Amino acid sequence: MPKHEGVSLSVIKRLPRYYRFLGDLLEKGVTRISSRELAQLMRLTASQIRQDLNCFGGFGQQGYGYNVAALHKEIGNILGLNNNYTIILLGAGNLGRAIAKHMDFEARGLHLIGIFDNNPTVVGQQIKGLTVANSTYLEDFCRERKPKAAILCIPKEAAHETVERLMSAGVKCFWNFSHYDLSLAFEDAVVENVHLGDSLMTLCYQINEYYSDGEEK
Amino acid sequence: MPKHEGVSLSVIKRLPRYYRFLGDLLEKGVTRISSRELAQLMRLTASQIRQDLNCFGGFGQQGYGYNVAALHKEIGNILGLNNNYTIILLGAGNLGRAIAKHMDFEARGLHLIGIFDNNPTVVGQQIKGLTVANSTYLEDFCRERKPKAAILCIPKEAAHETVERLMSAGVKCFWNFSHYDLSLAFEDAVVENVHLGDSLMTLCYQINEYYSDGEEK
DNA sequence: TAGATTGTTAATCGATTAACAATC
DNA sequence: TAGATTGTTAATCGATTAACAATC
Repeated sequence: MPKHEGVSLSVIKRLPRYYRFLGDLLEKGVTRISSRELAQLMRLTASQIRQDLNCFGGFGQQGYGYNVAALHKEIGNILGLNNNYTIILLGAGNLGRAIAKHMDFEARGLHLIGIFDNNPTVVGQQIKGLTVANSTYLEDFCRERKPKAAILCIPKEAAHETVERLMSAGVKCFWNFSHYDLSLAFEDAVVENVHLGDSLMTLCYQINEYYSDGEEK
Repeated sequence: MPKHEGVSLSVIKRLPRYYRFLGDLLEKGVTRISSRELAQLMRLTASQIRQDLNCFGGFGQQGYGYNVAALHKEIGNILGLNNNYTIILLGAGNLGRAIAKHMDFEARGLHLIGIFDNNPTVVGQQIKGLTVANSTYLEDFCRERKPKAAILCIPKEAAHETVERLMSAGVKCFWNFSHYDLSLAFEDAVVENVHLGDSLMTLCYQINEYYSDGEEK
């Protein structure tokens, strides 16, 4: 049903933020908002908001603005948050466990149905109501449950082989926390990267800029 | 010393990835590489690589290319990875604990020196050799140790007040995991956001696109 | 020297912003 | 109706790519 082929990733990446702000407004009981007001709130231009939204259709009304509840719901639909796609977690180390426990998957259109690890001391543990399974059962599980996506919280070294196994088991979408650019080797994979190491280095650069600016003035 | 005022954030955000790839090449024993070869490896254009690097100076040599070790080191310097800026963690819940244990701060120019939480059952716990302190001691700690940055692994509701306290205690740089756009309220703050919820929704959108494309063909 | 590859300028492309007619 | 605000087209801006002279 959704067909937004021509929409650029820069627009898509802004949608969750719109969704977040509209959700907040909704909680505060705001029923209508103009692009100008929303722009002021989010520190964007009104032009950009209207341009972004009109990639998906005209959700506003001239002279009135946008209905907050309706727009919130529309963006949720565009993002596909109502689909509850099944997802599995690979790697139940510190990060994997935290992601499993911390994230509200259901609110973001996903449903965690399996956790895998190859460390025997971790296998068998209960996390979020799921028993960590040995990675050897990955193929069996995928055949049976057909998960739509996988979270990669595994070390860089294990990433390539794991993705290879997942791809041939029919899992093509990845939330990738491993420091490995999997889209290079797997062209047809759908990848959303969270490279925490890269992000931390970017922070370091910014700290560096902040403190050396002072020195020079 | 570093003064890269005019360099756009799009360039900066690519530096950690260059650093990562050059590190890998270094490990493999590769000593020289041309922009064309590196571009092929990273799936970029050679033009972009040369353009990016020349924002900071001419690190290459005509007819030869780039020395891998030298370039790796240069980028590390630009990112400021040798500075080991002190950083503290706010919030020792699932995510905070995982970040503390999982990240190699030292390799990315940072040094974790304190962890704070206001949950009494968490205070006193040992994480990565640090004892979780009660948040009430935040100001005292900052006065004494002057941390340069803070990691925010706290709930959205607590974010505003916590940042206010940190800012007046002299901490201006943030690695923000909370679903709160702190740069809106604090204009002079330096912020690197990791909005996992937004990222997950973007993944959901992409899964949605991937599976509905199939339907339509 | 000849070949290769950089550094850098110019051309292209895409994304953001401004403007305004359409319309509620 | 008049005022407000959208949807959309046109103008601007920035980032990416191409081209090529400089040079190792």
